[in-house]
Amino acid sequence: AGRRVIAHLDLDCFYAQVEMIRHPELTDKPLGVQQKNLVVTCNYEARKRGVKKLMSVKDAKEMCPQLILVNGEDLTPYREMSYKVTELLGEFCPLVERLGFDENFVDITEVVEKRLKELQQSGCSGVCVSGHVYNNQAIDLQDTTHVRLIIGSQIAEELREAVCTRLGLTGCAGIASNKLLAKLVSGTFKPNQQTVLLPESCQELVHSLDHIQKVPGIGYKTAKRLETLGVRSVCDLQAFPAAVLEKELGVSIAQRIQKLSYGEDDSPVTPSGPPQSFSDEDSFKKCSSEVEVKEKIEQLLRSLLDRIYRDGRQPRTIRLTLRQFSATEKGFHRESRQCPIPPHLIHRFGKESSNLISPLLDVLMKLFRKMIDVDLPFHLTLLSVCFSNLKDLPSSKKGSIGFYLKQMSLPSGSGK
DNA sequence: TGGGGTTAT
DNA sequence: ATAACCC
Repeated sequence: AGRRVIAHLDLDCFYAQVEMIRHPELTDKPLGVQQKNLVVTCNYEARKRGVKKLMSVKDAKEMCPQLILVNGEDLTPYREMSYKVTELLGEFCPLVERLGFDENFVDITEVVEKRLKELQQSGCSGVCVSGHVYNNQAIDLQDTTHVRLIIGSQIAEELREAVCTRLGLTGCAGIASNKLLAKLVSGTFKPNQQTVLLPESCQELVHSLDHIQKVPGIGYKTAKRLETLGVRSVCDLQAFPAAVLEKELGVSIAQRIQKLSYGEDDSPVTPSGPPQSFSDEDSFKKCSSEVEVKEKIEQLLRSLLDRIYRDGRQPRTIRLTLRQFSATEKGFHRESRQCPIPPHLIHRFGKESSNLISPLLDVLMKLFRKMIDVDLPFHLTLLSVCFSNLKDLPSSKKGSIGFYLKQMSLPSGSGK
């Protein structure tokens, strides 16, 4: 069962770290990254003073009047640094899966096996753990599962060290026998530390979660439905009759989340490779005329075309997403329409993007009119454009393998 | 609540 | 096309 060794790496307050690298003079000051009216993340100087992630700007400045805010609505610097991290990890080991911009899973099973054999050949029997052991559990060097995980902790330390010396970023790592456990354990010692989980402490780790929604994979909706059934804790979910759960959530979800509640997760580390979509969005208080919509969409389109051009692949699908104001329900009621990109336009993605803007803007406005009757009043609070279904150029080596090593250094273009 | 992403149905 | 999940 527990044959694999998985590392989860989680950068510390990633956007704030990137901003501190961009503005070294801010490094020892309380710093927050702002998007619209929110402080989406902040450095540890700010956290000491009570600022929390996703706090409103108003509350944050009340907590910490000296707080310095930088605007982080343009994700370009974070996205670029994020891929540098994934690329670096990929040098150690091909199995790297991204989760958001600031987390990566690495399946280090094969690297561990190699080191284990080297160790056995050199006749050395002493191995030393790097970082913390969850629950302070005693290590048994006779237990090869323990030894593999200890070697995993040493590899994770090397990964964090490489990320720090080569990119200047700190982060946490968790090492365990599957992705779920590696992710859960990585947060136990917080900034810039790492923790390994030995199998005997698995149940204590999952039971340390105070609510089922803390289990990665059980989100808001599922947690609400489980509450209806009286299931609130990990214990409740473990003990709940499987047949009833399957009828309520469907066999697939029921079986998966019940296994998660025991700390079981056989999902593989799936190499992410290059992105499968490129999107750009903007939110606002109000957008209510077609002219305004067209202007906003054009802005989104310009920066997206620049990104696609740098990527080198050609998208086949374009999508427009919007959110309409609704006083009732604070909810996230988004709708979208998508269509194939007209085939005669596709070849132009390899070149200057300026002559693509006008025809694609026409396509997007048609999609807009499929959702909104422009003769009636409307009130939008978000617009988003997405390109997906990306295809490699014929016979050019820009595919998933060449991706990471490619062109990290085109001139920085017309971002917004 | 922001500005992204992915997979399953 | 939407709905769920992740950050």
